[in-house]
Amino acid sequence: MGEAEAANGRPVARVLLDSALPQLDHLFDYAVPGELAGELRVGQRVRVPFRSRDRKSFGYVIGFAEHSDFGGELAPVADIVTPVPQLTPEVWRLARAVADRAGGSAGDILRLAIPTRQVRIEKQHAAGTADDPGAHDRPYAPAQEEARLAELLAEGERLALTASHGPIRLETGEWVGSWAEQLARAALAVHAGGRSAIVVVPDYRDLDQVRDALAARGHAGIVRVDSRQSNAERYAGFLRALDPVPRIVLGNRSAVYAPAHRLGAILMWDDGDPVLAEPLTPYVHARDAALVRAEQSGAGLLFSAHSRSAEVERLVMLGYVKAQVNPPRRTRVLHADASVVPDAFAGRVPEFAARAIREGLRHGPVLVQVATPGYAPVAVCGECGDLARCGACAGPIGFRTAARGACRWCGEFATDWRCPTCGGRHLEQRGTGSERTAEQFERQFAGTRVLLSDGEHPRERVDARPALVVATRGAEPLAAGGYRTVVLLDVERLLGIETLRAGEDCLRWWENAAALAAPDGVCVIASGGGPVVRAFATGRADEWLRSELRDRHALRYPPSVRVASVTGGPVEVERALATLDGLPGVDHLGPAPLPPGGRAGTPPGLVRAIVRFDYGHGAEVARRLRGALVADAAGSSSRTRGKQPGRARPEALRLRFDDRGVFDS
DNA sequence: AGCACGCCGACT
DNA sequence: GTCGGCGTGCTC
Repeated sequence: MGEAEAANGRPVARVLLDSALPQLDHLFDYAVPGELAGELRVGQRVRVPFRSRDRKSFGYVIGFAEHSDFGGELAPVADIVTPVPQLTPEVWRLARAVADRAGGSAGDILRLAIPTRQVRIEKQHAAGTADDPGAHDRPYAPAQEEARLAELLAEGERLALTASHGPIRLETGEWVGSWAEQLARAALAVHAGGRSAIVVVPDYRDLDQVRDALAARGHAGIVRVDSRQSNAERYAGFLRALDPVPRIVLGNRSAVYAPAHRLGAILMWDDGDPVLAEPLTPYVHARDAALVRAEQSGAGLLFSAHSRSAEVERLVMLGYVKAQVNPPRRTRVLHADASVVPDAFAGRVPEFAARAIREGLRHGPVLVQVATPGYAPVAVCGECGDLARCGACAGPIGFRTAARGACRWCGEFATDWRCPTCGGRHLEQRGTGSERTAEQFERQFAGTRVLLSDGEHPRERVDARPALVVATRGAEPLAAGGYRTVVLLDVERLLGIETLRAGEDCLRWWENAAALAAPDGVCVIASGGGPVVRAFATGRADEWLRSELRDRHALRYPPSVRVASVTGGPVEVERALATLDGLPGVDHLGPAPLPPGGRAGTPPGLVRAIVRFDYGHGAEVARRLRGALVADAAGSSSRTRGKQPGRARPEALRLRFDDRGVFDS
């Protein structure tokens, strides 16, 4: 840390202030006072006077200069908060570029990148008494193939890898997905080459698997970035990442912003998982941040997944990312055509799937993936068993009270319902949630151990003994040795989710579940068919994705174009859109009224426009919309005055770039 | 966000 | 003339 650039006699310090105000998102010049001249360094957190002599604000020193362009007299830097230069030049450049690309403030990115300081932890670290598990790491000797991969990555290669299915047993006896072992080896090989590696995974269950795989190879000296950590743990890890030593950083979406000495590669697992989309402003997806960082730092990039995201496929088609050529090992998939099996849905599962379950249960655990947790009673036609749909909006009909069916989407009661398929008039209740399914299985497969795992009560692992594991998509436990059988239910329902990415999401859910099967296990998908199901069953998901991308390209849907939603009062939105006039490759949908109420209690009268633009114009679109936002925010204080304080001005402009959900109903 | 500056209407 | 209303813009 001693290498951070010092003031070196230069009298001006350039500081980025901590502020949520967009109009303050630029550097402010301060005088370097004589008494701090010897200590002040780039990256340090400082306290500076702001707005008046005695009001202080925090910020980071971004650089030094001989003179300032500011007309007035410079106020002096008041204090150095910590001697540790927390903000490395590399992370600063990243934060600035990522914020600019997303129409946001660099400070918002830095909040994700830098944990709050803990004096105790800092003292321990400085004294060298901090716990450093890396001290006991065994040197790793990468296999030839791994060394070659690490070399390519360190040279800046960008790769898309389809990971093999199946779990793998570590030397420690622990089971992890083969993908985790593969990713761990790649990280270790990069590290063995004297470079840092950042491994980004969606959630803590993934993190645990990679951590176990690294530890089994003798590497426990990782830096973890994990939502389960206390702030002290997080800061201790942060300081270790800051050390001038190559590290392996392993963490969730904010790990892409971790400092790293000689960054060799960013490795990302399952970038299609929505958890990698940052929910805080400026809502930058970890994949996009990784792409920017790799480009800036010259580091390599590896996207690994069981099912490729549309975004990565687009980059592969452009030749920006290179796809792995050798086909990965894949679980055998049986498409059980539910539509040709008479009375297929008499029980919860079609009869042949029930047979596969019974067969699997003779040797080990069986996984059943369902769409929703709990009971989720839905209405079906009493005559033909078809899913009942609302007459008004075609939404699914649920039962809020046991007797009366009502639409889940619009609330319309299902009186005088008539089945469009067979003309039946009688609604029947059927439970499809995980708990309800588990109850049914306890009866249908009497004497079998039935285990539940869903978002609220996730189970990370199950043993190799026979058990029927009912899990919601994404919450499937890892089974020791793998599942004998993986059954995918509710296929039509999942495909019917009205999002632009339904097909892509389904492939990801199914592929990730199929990957949990034993090498000689089997995956059964119970469905009437359709292109997505066929693509999955035949292992041609990439082909399907390419045709999907071609369709989206024709319609100007993301990711073939970028999008930004512009929300606010009608006047504000119109003003923002006007700044885009004359830009080629840019159009917009709307503005359309935003439905009032909703999640955050949206007040009435607000509108939203969706701006679509080619990637090449992204920087200019972001710059102009950001300009409109700054102008709106700057004028807002006067307009707000007189109104009740506390509540933010609802008609204020809000920008959101690359939102996955803008085209969903 | 807050606070200063400045440009028009009512006042000692 | 000058006090003070609030709209406008800046904060190193």
